[in-house]
Amino acid sequence: MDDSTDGFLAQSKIWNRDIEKKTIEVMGKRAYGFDKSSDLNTFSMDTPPPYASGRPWHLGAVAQYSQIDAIARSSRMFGNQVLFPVGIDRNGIPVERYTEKKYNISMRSTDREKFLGMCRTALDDLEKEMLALLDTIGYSADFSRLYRTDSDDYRAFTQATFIQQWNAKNIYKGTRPSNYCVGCGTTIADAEIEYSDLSSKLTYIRFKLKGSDKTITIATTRPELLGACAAIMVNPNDDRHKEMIGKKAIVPIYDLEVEIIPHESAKPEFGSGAVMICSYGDYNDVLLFRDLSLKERILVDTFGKMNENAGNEILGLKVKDARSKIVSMLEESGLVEKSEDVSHRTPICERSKTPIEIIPMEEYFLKTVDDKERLMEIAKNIEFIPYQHRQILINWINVASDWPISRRRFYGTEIPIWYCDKCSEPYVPPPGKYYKPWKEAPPSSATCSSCGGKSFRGDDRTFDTWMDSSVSALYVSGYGRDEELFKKTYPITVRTQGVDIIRTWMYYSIVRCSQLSGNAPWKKAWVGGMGLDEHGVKMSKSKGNVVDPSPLMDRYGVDAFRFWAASEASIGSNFSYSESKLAGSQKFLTKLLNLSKLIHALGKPVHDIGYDDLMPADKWIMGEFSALVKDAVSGYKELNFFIPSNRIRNFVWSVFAPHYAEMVKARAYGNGFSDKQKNAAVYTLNHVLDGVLLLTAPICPFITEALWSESHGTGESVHSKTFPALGRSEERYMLGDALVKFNSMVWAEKKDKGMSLRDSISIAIPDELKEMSDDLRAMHNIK
RNA sequence: GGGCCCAUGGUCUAGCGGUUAUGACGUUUCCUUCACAUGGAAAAGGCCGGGAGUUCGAAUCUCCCUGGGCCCACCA
Repeated sequence: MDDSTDGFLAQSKIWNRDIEKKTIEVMGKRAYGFDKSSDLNTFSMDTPPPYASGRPWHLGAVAQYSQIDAIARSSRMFGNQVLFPVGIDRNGIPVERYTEKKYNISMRSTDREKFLGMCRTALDDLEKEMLALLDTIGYSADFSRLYRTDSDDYRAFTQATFIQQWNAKNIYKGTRPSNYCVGCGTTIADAEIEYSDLSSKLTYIRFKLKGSDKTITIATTRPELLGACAAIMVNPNDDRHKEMIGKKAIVPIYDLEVEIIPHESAKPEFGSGAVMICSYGDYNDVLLFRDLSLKERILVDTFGKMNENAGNEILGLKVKDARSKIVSMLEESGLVEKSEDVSHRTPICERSKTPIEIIPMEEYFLKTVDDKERLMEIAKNIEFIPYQHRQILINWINVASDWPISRRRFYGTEIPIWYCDKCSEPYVPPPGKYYKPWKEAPPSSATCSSCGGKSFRGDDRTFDTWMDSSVSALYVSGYGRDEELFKKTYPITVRTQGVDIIRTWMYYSIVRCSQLSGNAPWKKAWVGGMGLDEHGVKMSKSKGNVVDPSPLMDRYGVDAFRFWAASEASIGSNFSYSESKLAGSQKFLTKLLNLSKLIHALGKPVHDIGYDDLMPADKWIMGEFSALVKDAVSGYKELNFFIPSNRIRNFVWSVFAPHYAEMVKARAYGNGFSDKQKNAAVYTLNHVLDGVLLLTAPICPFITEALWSESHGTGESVHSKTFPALGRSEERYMLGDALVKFNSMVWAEKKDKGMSLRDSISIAIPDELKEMSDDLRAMHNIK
């Protein structure tokens, strides 16, 4: 029987990346597919398809993926058939921006077809790196069914789900003031906006009152929108302006008459207490225009320049230039009362960091507001791990508005709509194929439902990239394509993701999947915390504090990294990167390696050992081990790796190695004990070690595989096993405290007397430990 | 303004009503044949942010305060 592992473990005293690589060489790689005809219980997962955006993949993300992998692995060890998909998200603005930067080109001045090709090349490179990294960390997903959100197949799926929702009237076309990013040249959703405190000037401008010498002073940060002013509001309780309510003011330069109206949202203490309402300076303006039925006048075009409504003086100027021009015009006329520097919380695009403009755009919207109650119900029925994070979703469901899904961009799934040349009625094709309306004709059967026309022009827009990823749960479970698989795997057992994309990926997934399938996409949602830098600050590219995990894994080993990720913080909490703790994890694995070497050196266990053949010390550790199994397994059941990782480390490092292994070493060597007694020790050591390896396998797949193969041969993998059953535990395991206390006492005594730990000593063994006397005498060399 | 989370030895962290508060890193001292010096052993170091309350009993529950972090809304 030569199934040894070439002894590659014996040569090493520490656990590191090199041995991990050797382990893969010796043991090979396992494939983890999903067998839909299996009788095992199904455990299905909906995992985040990582976005190929060109960033170095940051440590927090890799830590999260290693935990997601541990979920899959532990679930297999519970005896489930696990659907563990892997995909790469490749659509949308980030890759377009990456491509523009890489080739120093601009998307809109590049041929669309050519630009798409460049994006694809860039993506292929990025994808390679990401897959290599997933492979490095031992990600045990089904790579044979790797999906890409920009494949013809996936895009056809995205389009098919859109068409289904279109036919169900969940989607409508509407023109409404939208968040428009001048930098990206497209409408974006509320979820894509972030805020930044930018310095700005608050300009106080005098308006004349109609038919009077009096003036009213308004304060604004957007003087260039003067020509869009439709009303002035003042607080009804503001004595300074009370008598002006109902009067008309004249907008300077533009000579427009606007009414002065009372409104609670005008704060007397801010600025001059009088506000001009324009289309559209901010979101509040949008609400006021709607509530007061004001007539909008749009001054900014989609290039961020002033249009003809703004008047000849500033026509064609960029917003910022128009602003200074208007201010100087007003100054010349003596209408600027004063100007203050203010810090203004400005909405900006999360991709391009450009301040957004609010411009009415015709876009497609997916209805979510009408669905609020049902979404809330679903949110309440999904089990959140940890439960606190559900609140973030609920808060967002409450405030979210309908989702604008169309983007004026190139690299994304095309909106499958054509418009009748005659009457402009939209034509939506049947689902099932991948449509590219910007360059292809509609199906030959296409006929305008309104006028019977046969000639069409295609919509040239794409979808928001969340339209693709929001149906990942349906895609991986075979919705609409594989009924058998779908029945088995949907709703998905668990969605895994980070807390940072609850408003986007989680929210949109619930909206889309539930509207399409009629029920919640998942039973559980596992929400991991964010990776922070060593100072507890969120890692981000702009702050330059992103930690690259690859060199760390090379230095300390992947298993050390995975163990660190599992043991660093309880589920859902943010975790700070700490190199010293990573090093600490490596030390633990080194401990486990060396302990295992000792046990293997003592020989193979004799299998016909029964519980009654064990000596008291053996029964004691069996009891301790049983308690470990119980705790670790319950942690795995909760998908919380903090519990098993810490519990295992504590057991191995503080109980099993220093107390039990030290105590029975002499017996296991056979020094002064009978064969039967020796065998009991060898058996127990092996039994507990095997159990520890099984319990550690989901978190540290490499070291457990290597050590397992040392005693079981390379023919069988630890990753094909199930968790150990609860062992027998007698009251005896309560002796642990007494034992630890006694050992410490002996060690301290020897130290006090300047003795070596091996020197013999005369010391009384306490009554409660009398039954372990033989082992203790051998351990401490007690006379 | 609304919501969520956090505050425990030098640093990070466990703790979910009950005897001398967990562990890691760091620090000090001692110990190298026989698994491991990236090791072992011993030790120092905390009135569990402040205040009030509930309780026989609070790091743990409630309220207030202070100081952090995050999310949402609003900011002309």
